[in-house]
Amino acid sequence: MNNQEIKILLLEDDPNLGTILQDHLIMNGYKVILAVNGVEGINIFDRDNFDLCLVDIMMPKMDGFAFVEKIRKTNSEIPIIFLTAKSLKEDKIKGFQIGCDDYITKPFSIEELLLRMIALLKRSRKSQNTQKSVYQIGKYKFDYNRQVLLFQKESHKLTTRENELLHILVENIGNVVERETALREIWRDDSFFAGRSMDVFISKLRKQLKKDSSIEIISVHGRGFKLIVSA
Amino acid sequence: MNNQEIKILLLEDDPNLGTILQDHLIMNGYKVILAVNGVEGINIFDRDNFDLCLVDIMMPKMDGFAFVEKIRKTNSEIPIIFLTAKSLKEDKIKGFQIGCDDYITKPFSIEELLLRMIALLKRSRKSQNTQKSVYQIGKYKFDYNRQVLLFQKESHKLTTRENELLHILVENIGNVVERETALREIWRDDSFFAGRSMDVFISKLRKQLKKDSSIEIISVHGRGFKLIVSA
DNA sequence: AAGAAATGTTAACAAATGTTAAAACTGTTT
DNA sequence: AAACAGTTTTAACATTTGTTAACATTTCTT
Repeated sequence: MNNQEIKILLLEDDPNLGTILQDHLIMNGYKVILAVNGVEGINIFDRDNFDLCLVDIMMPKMDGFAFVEKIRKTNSEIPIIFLTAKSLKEDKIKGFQIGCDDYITKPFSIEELLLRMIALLKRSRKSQNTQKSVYQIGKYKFDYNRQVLLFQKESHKLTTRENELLHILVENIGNVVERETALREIWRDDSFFAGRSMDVFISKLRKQLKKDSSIEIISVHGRGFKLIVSA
Repeated sequence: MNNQEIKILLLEDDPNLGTILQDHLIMNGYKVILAVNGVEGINIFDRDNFDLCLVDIMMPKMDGFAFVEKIRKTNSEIPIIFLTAKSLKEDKIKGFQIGCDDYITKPFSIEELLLRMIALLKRSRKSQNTQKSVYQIGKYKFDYNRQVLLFQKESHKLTTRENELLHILVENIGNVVERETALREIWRDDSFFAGRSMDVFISKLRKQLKKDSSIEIISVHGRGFKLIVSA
Protein backbone atom coordinates (compact mmCIF):
# COMPACT_ATOMS: atom_id res chain seq x y z
CA MET A 1 0.00 0.00 0.00
CA ASN A 2 1.21 3.46 -0.83
CA ASN A 3 0.96 6.86 0.77
CA GLN A 4 -0.85 8.13 -2.24
CA GLU A 5 -3.91 6.16 -1.29
CA ILE A 6 -4.04 7.33 2.29
CA LYS A 7 -6.73 9.89 2.96
CA ILE A 8 -6.64 12.10 5.99
CA LEU A 9 -9.30 14.27 7.55
CA LEU A 10 -7.73 17.23 9.30
CA LEU A 11 -9.82 19.22 11.78
CA GLU A 12 -8.16 22.46 12.74
CA ASP A 13 -9.82 25.80 13.27
CA ASP A 14 -6.68 27.93 13.10
CA PRO A 15 -6.43 28.60 9.35
CA ASN A 16 -2.71 29.24 9.57
CA LEU A 17 -1.76 26.02 11.26
CA GLY A 18 -4.42 24.20 9.26
CA THR A 19 -3.03 25.03 5.86
CA ILE A 20 0.56 24.61 6.92
CA LEU A 21 -0.20 21.12 8.16
CA GLN A 22 -2.20 20.34 5.06
CA ASP A 23 0.67 21.44 2.82
CA HIS A 24 3.23 19.41 4.69
CA LEU A 25 1.12 16.29 4.68
CA ILE A 26 0.39 16.64 0.98
CA MET A 27 4.09 17.07 0.35
CA ASN A 28 4.53 13.74 2.10
CA GLY A 29 2.14 12.06 -0.26
CA TYR A 30 -1.09 12.01 1.70
CA LYS A 31 -4.49 13.19 0.56
CA VAL A 32 -5.73 15.74 3.04
CA ILE A 33 -9.11 17.36 3.50
CA LEU A 34 -9.24 20.28 5.90
CA ALA A 35 -12.28 21.08 8.02
CA VAL A 36 -12.42 24.05 10.39
CA ASN A 37 -14.88 22.76 12.97
CA GLY A 38 -16.62 19.64 14.16
CA VAL A 39 -19.88 20.20 12.29
CA GLU A 40 -18.13 20.57 8.97
CA GLY A 41 -15.91 17.63 9.92
CA ILE A 42 -18.87 15.32 10.46
CA ASN A 43 -20.38 16.21 7.11
CA ILE A 44 -17.18 15.60 5.24
CA PHE A 45 -16.44 12.44 7.19
CA ASP A 46 -19.78 10.88 6.36
CA ARG A 47 -19.42 11.53 2.64
CA ASP A 48 -16.00 10.03 2.22
CA ASN A 49 -13.78 7.23 3.36
CA PHE A 50 -10.80 8.29 5.45
CA ASP A 51 -7.88 6.34 6.82
CA LEU A 52 -6.93 8.69 9.65
CA CYS A 53 -8.24 11.75 11.49
CA LEU A 54 -6.15 14.56 12.91
CA VAL A 55 -8.34 16.41 15.38
CA ASP A 56 -7.71 19.68 17.12
CA ILE A 57 -9.46 19.62 20.47
CA MET A 58 -10.22 23.30 20.90
CA MET A 59 -12.58 24.33 18.13
CA PRO A 60 -15.66 26.53 17.83
CA LYS A 61 -19.15 25.09 17.26
CA MET A 62 -18.25 21.51 18.00
CA ASP A 63 -15.00 20.65 19.73
CA GLY A 64 -12.73 17.71 19.01
CA PHE A 65 -14.15 15.48 21.69
CA ALA A 66 -17.69 15.93 20.50
CA PHE A 67 -16.60 15.22 16.95
CA VAL A 68 -14.88 12.00 17.93
CA GLU A 69 -17.82 10.93 20.05
CA LYS A 70 -20.03 11.25 17.01
CA ILE A 71 -17.91 9.39 14.55
CA ARG A 72 -17.07 6.63 16.98
CA LYS A 73 -20.70 5.64 16.95
CA THR A 74 -20.43 4.51 13.37
CA ASN A 75 -16.72 3.79 13.10
CA SER A 76 -14.79 2.32 15.97
CA GLU A 77 -11.71 1.51 13.97
CA ILE A 78 -10.38 4.62 12.31
CA PRO A 79 -7.23 5.88 14.02
CA ILE A 80 -7.38 9.35 15.48
CA ILE A 81 -4.61 11.67 16.58
CA PHE A 82 -5.61 14.52 18.85
CA LEU A 83 -3.79 17.81 18.51
CA THR A 84 -3.80 19.45 21.92
CA ALA A 85 -2.64 22.64 23.51
CA LYS A 86 -0.15 22.19 26.29
CA SER A 87 -2.49 23.45 29.00
CA LEU A 88 -5.01 20.66 28.61
CA LYS A 89 -5.11 17.99 31.25
CA GLU A 90 -3.65 14.76 29.96
CA ASP A 91 -6.24 12.83 31.90
CA LYS A 92 -9.06 13.98 29.76
CA ILE A 93 -7.36 13.03 26.55
CA LYS A 94 -6.42 9.64 27.84
CA GLY A 95 -9.95 8.93 28.88
CA PHE A 96 -10.95 9.67 25.34
CA GLN A 97 -8.50 7.46 23.60
CA ILE A 98 -10.13 4.42 22.10
CA GLY A 99 -8.48 1.74 20.04
CA CYS A 100 -5.98 3.10 17.60
CA ASP A 101 -5.57 6.58 19.04
CA ASP A 102 -2.75 8.83 20.01
CA TYR A 103 -2.26 12.47 20.84
CA ILE A 104 0.39 15.06 20.25
CA THR A 105 0.97 18.31 22.11
CA LYS A 106 1.35 21.63 20.36
CA PRO A 107 3.76 22.86 19.34
CA PHE A 108 5.04 19.75 17.58
CA SER A 109 7.33 19.11 14.66
CA ILE A 110 5.91 17.81 11.44
CA GLU A 111 8.40 14.96 11.67
CA GLU A 112 7.00 13.80 14.96
CA LEU A 113 3.49 13.93 13.61
CA LEU A 114 4.50 11.88 10.58
CA LEU A 115 6.17 9.29 12.76
CA ARG A 116 3.11 8.85 14.88
CA MET A 117 0.85 8.70 11.88
CA ILE A 118 2.96 5.98 10.34
CA ALA A 119 2.92 4.00 13.58
CA LEU A 120 -0.84 4.26 13.89
CA LEU A 121 -1.53 3.42 10.28
CA LYS A 122 0.74 0.43 10.47
CA ARG A 123 -1.01 -0.78 13.57
CA SER A 124 -4.51 -0.27 12.26
CA ARG A 125 -3.67 -2.05 9.04
CA LYS A 126 -2.39 -4.93 11.11
CA SER A 127 -5.55 -5.14 13.13
CA GLN A 128 -7.51 -5.52 9.92
CA ASN A 129 -5.69 -8.75 9.28
CA THR A 130 -7.51 -11.14 11.50
CA GLN A 131 -4.98 -13.83 10.75
CA LYS A 132 -1.33 -14.25 11.34
CA SER A 133 1.35 -14.94 13.73
CA VAL A 134 2.63 -17.87 15.59
CA TYR A 135 6.23 -17.38 16.57
CA GLN A 136 8.78 -19.90 17.66
CA ILE A 137 10.80 -18.65 20.62
CA GLY A 138 13.31 -21.29 21.57
CA LYS A 139 11.24 -24.24 22.76
CA TYR A 140 8.15 -22.10 23.19
CA LYS A 141 5.51 -21.20 20.69
CA PHE A 142 3.91 -17.83 21.01
CA ASP A 143 0.53 -17.24 19.44
CA TYR A 144 -0.04 -13.53 19.33
CA ASN A 145 -3.61 -13.64 18.12
CA ARG A 146 -4.71 -16.07 20.76
CA GLN A 147 -2.55 -14.57 23.47
CA VAL A 148 -1.06 -17.83 24.52
CA LEU A 149 2.38 -19.17 25.19
CA LEU A 150 2.90 -22.85 24.52
CA PHE A 151 5.57 -25.03 26.02
CA GLN A 152 5.44 -28.57 24.80
CA LYS A 153 1.81 -29.52 25.38
CA GLU A 154 1.12 -26.92 28.01
CA SER A 155 -0.52 -23.68 27.07
CA HIS A 156 -0.51 -20.61 29.21
CA LYS A 157 -2.70 -17.57 28.75
CA LEU A 158 -1.02 -14.21 28.47
CA THR A 159 -2.57 -10.97 29.58
CA THR A 160 -2.94 -8.14 27.08
CA ARG A 161 0.15 -6.31 28.21
CA GLU A 162 2.26 -9.43 28.37
CA ASN A 163 1.08 -10.33 24.90
CA GLU A 164 1.83 -6.94 23.36
CA LEU A 165 5.21 -6.66 25.00
CA LEU A 166 6.30 -10.13 23.97
CA HIS A 167 5.06 -9.38 20.48
CA ILE A 168 7.13 -6.27 20.04
CA LEU A 169 10.14 -8.10 21.44
CA VAL A 170 9.79 -11.08 19.17
CA GLU A 171 9.16 -8.91 16.13
CA ASN A 172 12.55 -7.38 16.82
CA ILE A 173 14.27 -10.50 17.99
CA GLY A 174 18.00 -10.01 18.38
CA ASN A 175 17.62 -6.25 18.25
CA VAL A 176 17.09 -3.66 20.93
CA VAL A 177 13.54 -2.45 21.42
CA GLU A 178 13.85 1.08 22.73
CA ARG A 179 11.93 1.81 25.92
CA GLU A 180 10.27 4.75 24.30
CA THR A 181 9.17 2.77 21.28
CA ALA A 182 7.49 0.11 23.38
CA LEU A 183 5.90 2.65 25.68
CA ARG A 184 4.52 4.62 22.79
CA GLU A 185 3.16 1.59 21.05
CA ILE A 186 1.72 -0.28 23.97
CA TRP A 187 1.14 2.23 26.72
CA ARG A 188 0.73 5.25 24.48
CA ASP A 189 2.41 7.16 27.21
CA ASP A 190 6.08 7.40 28.09
CA SER A 191 5.79 8.81 31.58
CA PHE A 192 7.85 7.61 34.49
CA PHE A 193 5.17 5.32 35.86
CA ALA A 194 4.40 3.74 32.52
CA GLY A 195 8.09 2.94 32.38
CA ARG A 196 8.00 1.24 35.75
CA SER A 197 4.95 -0.69 34.67
CA MET A 198 6.88 -1.93 31.68
CA ASP A 199 9.68 -3.10 33.95
CA VAL A 200 7.15 -5.11 35.91
CA PHE A 201 5.99 -6.85 32.77
CA ILE A 202 9.51 -7.55 31.61
CA SER A 203 10.03 -9.26 34.92
CA LYS A 204 6.87 -11.32 34.41
CA LEU A 205 7.85 -12.36 30.91
CA ARG A 206 11.25 -13.48 32.10
CA LYS A 207 9.59 -15.77 34.60
CA GLN A 208 7.29 -17.23 31.99
CA LEU A 209 10.14 -17.91 29.58
CA LYS A 210 12.34 -19.55 32.18
CA LYS A 211 11.71 -23.10 31.05
CA ASP A 212 14.10 -22.61 28.14
CA SER A 213 17.39 -21.29 29.39
CA SER A 214 18.56 -20.35 25.92
CA ILE A 215 16.02 -17.52 25.94
CA GLU A 216 16.98 -14.25 27.50
CA ILE A 217 15.50 -10.80 27.72
CA ILE A 218 18.58 -8.65 28.05
CA SER A 219 18.30 -5.14 29.34
CA VAL A 220 20.29 -2.55 27.49
CA HIS A 221 20.91 0.12 30.06
CA GLY A 222 19.43 3.46 29.15
CA ARG A 223 17.90 2.17 25.91
CA GLY A 224 15.58 -0.76 26.36
CA PHE A 225 15.44 -4.52 26.04
CA LYS A 226 16.29 -7.20 23.54
CA LEU A 227 15.08 -10.73 23.23
CA ILE A 228 17.66 -13.29 22.24
CA VAL A 229 17.63 -17.01 21.68
CA SER A 230 21.05 -18.53 21.56
CA ALA A 231 21.68 -21.40 19.18
CA MET B 1 19.97 -7.33 -0.29
CA ASN B 2 17.89 -6.59 -3.33
CA ASN B 3 14.67 -7.99 -4.63
CA GLN B 4 16.45 -9.13 -7.76
CA GLU B 5 18.37 -11.63 -5.73
CA ILE B 6 15.38 -13.06 -3.93
CA LYS B 7 14.28 -16.42 -5.25
CA ILE B 8 10.83 -17.75 -4.57
CA LEU B 9 9.42 -21.20 -4.95
CA LEU B 10 5.71 -21.02 -5.71
CA LEU B 11 3.59 -24.16 -5.32
CA GLU B 12 0.17 -23.75 -6.83
CA ASP B 13 -1.78 -26.34 -8.75
CA ASP B 14 -4.29 -23.97 -10.31
CA PRO B 15 -2.46 -22.90 -13.49
CA ASN B 16 -4.44 -19.67 -13.76
CA LEU B 17 -3.72 -18.40 -10.28
CA GLY B 18 -0.22 -19.82 -10.49
CA THR B 19 0.85 -17.85 -13.52
CA ILE B 20 -0.92 -14.68 -12.41
CA LEU B 21 0.95 -14.78 -9.13
CA GLN B 22 4.18 -15.58 -10.85
CA ASP B 23 3.78 -12.63 -13.20
CA HIS B 24 2.96 -10.19 -10.41
CA LEU B 25 5.87 -11.32 -8.31
CA ILE B 26 8.26 -11.10 -11.24
CA MET B 27 6.98 -7.61 -11.96
CA ASN B 28 7.91 -6.78 -8.39
CA GLY B 29 11.45 -7.90 -8.96
CA TYR B 30 11.47 -11.41 -7.55
CA LYS B 31 12.71 -14.54 -9.25
CA VAL B 32 9.91 -17.08 -9.20
CA ILE B 33 9.82 -20.78 -10.03
CA LEU B 34 6.39 -22.34 -10.28
CA ALA B 35 5.66 -25.94 -9.36
CA VAL B 36 2.22 -27.52 -9.66
CA ASN B 37 2.39 -30.13 -6.91
CA GLY B 38 4.39 -31.23 -3.94
CA VAL B 39 6.41 -33.89 -5.69
CA GLU B 40 7.61 -31.48 -8.33
CA GLY B 41 8.17 -28.90 -5.60
CA ILE B 42 10.50 -31.16 -3.66
CA ASN B 43 12.56 -31.91 -6.73
CA ILE B 44 12.98 -28.25 -7.61
CA PHE B 45 13.60 -27.23 -4.02
CA ASP B 46 16.43 -29.72 -3.59
CA ARG B 47 18.20 -28.55 -6.72
CA ASP B 48 18.18 -24.85 -5.97
CA ASN B 49 18.49 -22.36 -3.18
CA PHE B 50 15.34 -20.44 -2.35
CA ASP B 51 14.67 -17.56 0.00
CA LEU B 52 10.94 -18.08 0.43
CA CYS B 53 8.21 -20.59 -0.36
CA LEU B 54 4.62 -19.81 -1.24
CA VAL B 55 2.67 -23.00 -0.77
CA ASP B 56 -0.89 -23.76 -1.72
CA ILE B 57 -2.30 -26.27 0.73
CA MET B 58 -4.76 -28.08 -1.47
CA MET B 59 -2.82 -29.79 -4.21
CA PRO B 60 -2.95 -33.17 -5.94
CA LYS B 61 -0.29 -35.85 -5.43
CA MET B 62 1.33 -34.25 -2.42
CA ASP B 63 -0.42 -31.47 -0.54
CA GLY B 64 1.16 -28.37 0.97
CA PHE B 65 1.50 -29.80 4.45
CA ALA B 66 3.29 -32.90 3.24
CA PHE B 67 5.61 -30.73 1.18
CA VAL B 68 6.50 -28.53 4.13
CA GLU B 69 6.99 -31.51 6.37
CA LYS B 70 9.53 -32.86 3.91
CA ILE B 71 11.56 -29.73 3.43
CA ARG B 72 11.54 -28.86 7.11
CA LYS B 73 13.59 -31.95 7.71
CA THR B 74 16.53 -30.46 5.91
CA ASN B 75 15.79 -26.77 6.23
CA SER B 76 14.19 -25.35 9.32
CA GLU B 77 14.85 -21.73 8.47
CA ILE B 78 13.31 -20.87 5.15
CA PRO B 79 10.18 -18.77 5.55
CA ILE B 80 6.97 -20.23 4.20
CA ILE B 81 3.67 -18.60 3.43
CA PHE B 82 0.70 -20.89 3.08
CA LEU B 83 -1.99 -20.00 0.59
CA THR B 84 -5.25 -21.36 1.91
CA ALA B 85 -8.87 -21.58 0.92
CA LYS B 86 -11.22 -19.88 3.30
CA SER B 87 -12.94 -23.08 4.35
CA LEU B 88 -9.85 -24.58 5.94
CA LYS B 89 -9.68 -24.69 9.71
CA GLU B 90 -7.27 -22.13 11.05
CA ASP B 91 -6.25 -24.54 13.76
CA LYS B 92 -4.56 -26.84 11.42
CA ILE B 93 -2.52 -24.11 9.78
CA LYS B 94 -1.49 -22.61 13.06
CA GLY B 95 -0.35 -25.92 14.35
CA PHE B 96 1.83 -26.07 11.32
CA GLN B 97 3.44 -22.70 11.61
CA ILE B 98 6.97 -22.84 12.85
CA GLY B 99 9.43 -20.01 13.07
CA CYS B 100 9.25 -17.69 10.13
CA ASP B 101 5.90 -18.72 8.76
CA ASP B 102 2.67 -17.03 7.90
CA TYR B 103 -0.45 -17.78 5.93
CA ILE B 104 -2.86 -15.88 3.78
CA THR B 105 -6.43 -16.70 2.87
CA LYS B 106 -7.72 -16.76 -0.69
CA PRO B 107 -8.78 -14.55 -2.21
CA PHE B 108 -6.08 -12.06 -1.30
CA SER B 109 -4.67 -8.98 -2.90
CA ILE B 110 -1.20 -9.06 -4.34
CA GLU B 111 -0.40 -6.04 -2.18
CA GLU B 112 -1.15 -7.92 0.99
CA LEU B 113 0.93 -10.84 -0.14
CA LEU B 114 3.84 -8.54 -0.90
CA LEU B 115 3.57 -6.90 2.51
CA ARG B 116 3.70 -10.22 4.27
CA MET B 117 6.56 -11.42 2.17
CA ILE B 118 8.55 -8.34 3.01
CA ALA B 119 7.81 -8.75 6.70
CA LEU B 120 8.89 -12.37 6.72
CA LEU B 121 12.01 -11.79 4.68
CA LYS B 122 13.00 -8.98 6.97
CA ARG B 123 12.53 -11.14 10.01
CA SER B 124 14.39 -14.12 8.63
CA ARG B 125 17.26 -11.93 7.57
CA LYS B 126 17.36 -10.47 11.07
CA SER B 127 17.49 -13.86 12.68
CA GLN B 128 20.50 -14.58 10.54
CA ASN B 129 22.20 -11.50 11.91
CA THR B 130 21.42 -12.66 15.39
CA GLN B 131 23.78 -15.56 15.21
CA LYS B 132 27.29 -14.45 14.44
CA SER B 133 28.50 -12.45 17.36
CA VAL B 134 30.97 -14.60 19.21
CA TYR B 135 34.56 -13.42 19.12
CA GLN B 136 37.67 -15.19 20.27
CA ILE B 137 39.94 -12.90 22.28
CA GLY B 138 43.00 -14.84 23.35
CA LYS B 139 41.71 -17.53 25.69
CA TYR B 140 38.44 -15.70 26.20
CA LYS B 141 35.28 -15.92 24.18
CA PHE B 142 33.19 -12.82 23.92
CA ASP B 143 29.51 -13.10 23.02
CA TYR B 144 28.30 -9.68 22.06
CA ASN B 145 24.63 -10.58 21.71
CA ARG B 146 24.44 -12.26 25.06
CA GLN B 147 26.70 -9.73 26.72
CA VAL B 148 28.95 -12.33 28.27
CA LEU B 149 32.64 -13.01 28.51
CA LEU B 150 33.67 -16.65 28.75
CA PHE B 151 36.92 -17.96 30.17
CA GLN B 152 37.19 -21.70 30.03
CA LYS B 153 33.94 -22.85 31.61
CA GLU B 154 33.27 -19.67 33.52
CA SER B 155 30.95 -17.09 32.11
CA HIS B 156 30.81 -13.54 33.32
CA LYS B 157 28.07 -11.08 32.50
CA LEU B 158 29.09 -7.78 31.02
CA THR B 159 27.21 -4.57 31.56
CA THR B 160 25.90 -2.74 28.53
CA ARG B 161 28.73 -0.22 28.44
CA GLU B 162 31.39 -2.85 28.93
CA ASN B 163 29.80 -4.88 26.19
CA GLU B 164 29.64 -2.04 23.70
CA LEU B 165 33.15 -0.88 24.42
CA LEU B 166 34.66 -4.33 24.12
CA HIS B 167 32.71 -4.82 20.94
CA ILE B 168 34.10 -1.76 19.26
CA LEU B 169 37.59 -2.72 20.39
CA VAL B 170 37.39 -6.27 19.14
CA GLU B 171 35.85 -5.19 15.87
CA ASN B 172 38.99 -3.10 15.37
CA ILE B 173 41.42 -5.53 16.91
CA GLY B 174 45.01 -4.47 16.32
CA ASN B 175 43.90 -1.01 15.26
CA VAL B 176 43.42 2.17 17.18
CA VAL B 177 39.86 3.04 18.13
CA GLU B 178 39.75 6.82 18.34
CA ARG B 179 38.34 8.23 21.57
CA GLU B 180 35.93 10.36 19.65
CA THR B 181 34.67 7.45 17.58
CA ALA B 182 33.88 5.34 20.61
CA LEU B 183 32.34 8.22 22.50
CA ARG B 184 30.08 9.15 19.66
CA GLU B 185 29.07 5.58 19.00
CA ILE B 186 28.47 4.43 22.53
CA TRP B 187 27.96 7.53 24.62
CA ARG B 188 26.54 9.64 21.82
CA ASP B 189 28.36 12.49 23.49
CA ASP B 190 32.02 13.42 23.40
CA SER B 191 32.12 15.79 26.34
CA PHE B 192 34.88 15.79 28.93
CA PHE B 193 32.91 13.74 31.43
CA ALA B 194 31.86 11.10 28.92
CA GLY B 195 35.54 10.77 28.18
CA ARG B 196 36.38 10.15 31.80
CA SER B 197 33.56 7.64 31.99
CA MET B 198 35.11 5.79 29.10
CA ASP B 199 38.46 5.69 30.90
CA VAL B 200 36.72 4.05 33.82
CA PHE B 201 35.34 1.33 31.60
CA ILE B 202 38.67 0.75 29.91
CA SER B 203 40.05 0.17 33.36
CA LYS B 204 37.26 -2.30 34.13
CA LEU B 205 37.79 -4.22 30.90
CA ARG B 206 41.50 -4.52 31.58
CA LYS B 207 40.72 -6.16 34.90
CA GLN B 208 38.29 -8.58 33.34
CA LEU B 209 40.75 -9.61 30.65
CA LYS B 210 43.63 -10.14 33.05
CA LYS B 211 43.41 -13.93 33.08
CA ASP B 212 45.13 -14.05 29.71
CA SER B 213 48.30 -12.02 29.83
CA SER B 214 48.68 -12.01 26.06
CA ILE B 215 45.72 -9.62 25.85
CA GLU B 216 46.33 -5.92 26.23
CA ILE B 217 44.33 -2.77 25.83
CA ILE B 218 46.98 -0.27 24.89
CA SER B 219 46.34 3.41 25.23
CA VAL B 220 47.50 5.55 22.36
CA HIS B 221 48.09 8.92 23.89
CA GLY B 222 45.91 11.63 22.45
CA ARG B 223 44.07 9.28 20.13
CA GLY B 224 42.42 6.36 21.84
CA PHE B 225 42.88 2.68 22.56
CA LYS B 226 43.72 -0.51 20.74
CA LEU B 227 43.14 -4.11 21.67
CA ILE B 228 45.94 -6.48 20.88
CA VAL B 229 46.51 -10.19 21.40
CA SER B 230 50.15 -11.14 21.11
CA ALA B 231 51.40 -14.40 19.58
C1' DA C 1 63.45 19.34 34.37
C1' DA C 2 58.97 21.47 35.30
C1' DG C 3 54.47 22.23 34.33
C1' DA C 4 50.42 21.01 31.66
C1' DA C 5 47.58 17.69 29.77
C1' DA C 6 46.10 13.10 29.34
C1' DT C 7 45.27 8.73 31.34
C1' DG C 8 44.73 5.13 35.40
C1' DT C 9 42.28 3.89 39.34
C1' DT C 10 39.25 3.88 43.12
C1' DA C 11 35.35 5.15 45.56
C1' DA C 12 31.16 7.84 46.36
C1' DC C 13 27.11 8.98 44.48
C1' DA C 14 23.15 9.12 41.22
C1' DA C 15 20.29 6.93 38.11
C1' DA C 16 18.26 2.92 36.07
C1' DT C 17 16.49 -1.54 36.53
C1' DG C 18 14.65 -5.94 39.13
C1' DT C 19 11.26 -7.66 42.03
C1' DT C 20 7.51 -8.11 45.05
C1' DA C 21 3.34 -6.78 46.99
C1' DA C 22 -0.38 -3.73 47.80
C1' DA C 23 -3.68 -0.65 45.72
C1' DA C 24 -6.57 0.63 41.94
C1' DC C 25 -9.07 -0.49 38.25
C1' DT C 26 -12.11 -3.57 35.04
C1' DG C 27 -15.67 -6.38 33.96
C1' DT C 28 -18.81 -9.90 35.67
C1' DT C 29 -21.76 -12.18 38.79
C1' DT C 30 -24.83 -12.27 42.51
C1' DA D 1 -24.78 -2.32 44.97
C1' DA D 2 -21.59 -5.67 46.86
C1' DA D 3 -18.53 -9.32 46.01
C1' DC D 4 -15.47 -11.46 42.90
C1' DA D 5 -11.64 -12.59 39.93
C1' DG D 6 -8.39 -10.97 36.74
C1' DT D 7 -5.40 -7.34 35.30
C1' DT D 8 -2.69 -3.23 35.57
C1' DT D 9 -0.60 0.47 38.05
C1' DT D 10 1.72 2.34 41.84
C1' DA D 11 4.74 2.04 45.66
C1' DA D 12 8.51 0.34 48.10
C1' DC D 13 12.77 -1.59 48.56
C1' DA D 14 16.90 -4.26 46.59
C1' DT D 15 20.30 -4.45 43.29
C1' DT D 16 22.91 -3.14 39.39
C1' DT D 17 24.91 0.09 36.38
C1' DG D 18 26.84 4.44 35.06
C1' DT D 19 28.78 9.02 36.15
C1' DT D 20 31.38 12.13 38.64
C1' DA D 21 35.00 13.48 41.73
C1' DA D 22 39.34 12.95 43.62
C1' DC D 23 43.84 11.79 43.54
C1' DA D 24 47.83 9.10 41.40
C1' DT D 25 50.58 8.32 37.56
C1' DT D 26 52.20 8.82 33.01
C1' DT D 27 53.14 11.33 28.83
C1' DC D 28 53.82 15.36 26.30
C1' DT D 29 55.45 20.12 25.69
C1' DT D 30 58.50 23.77 26.37
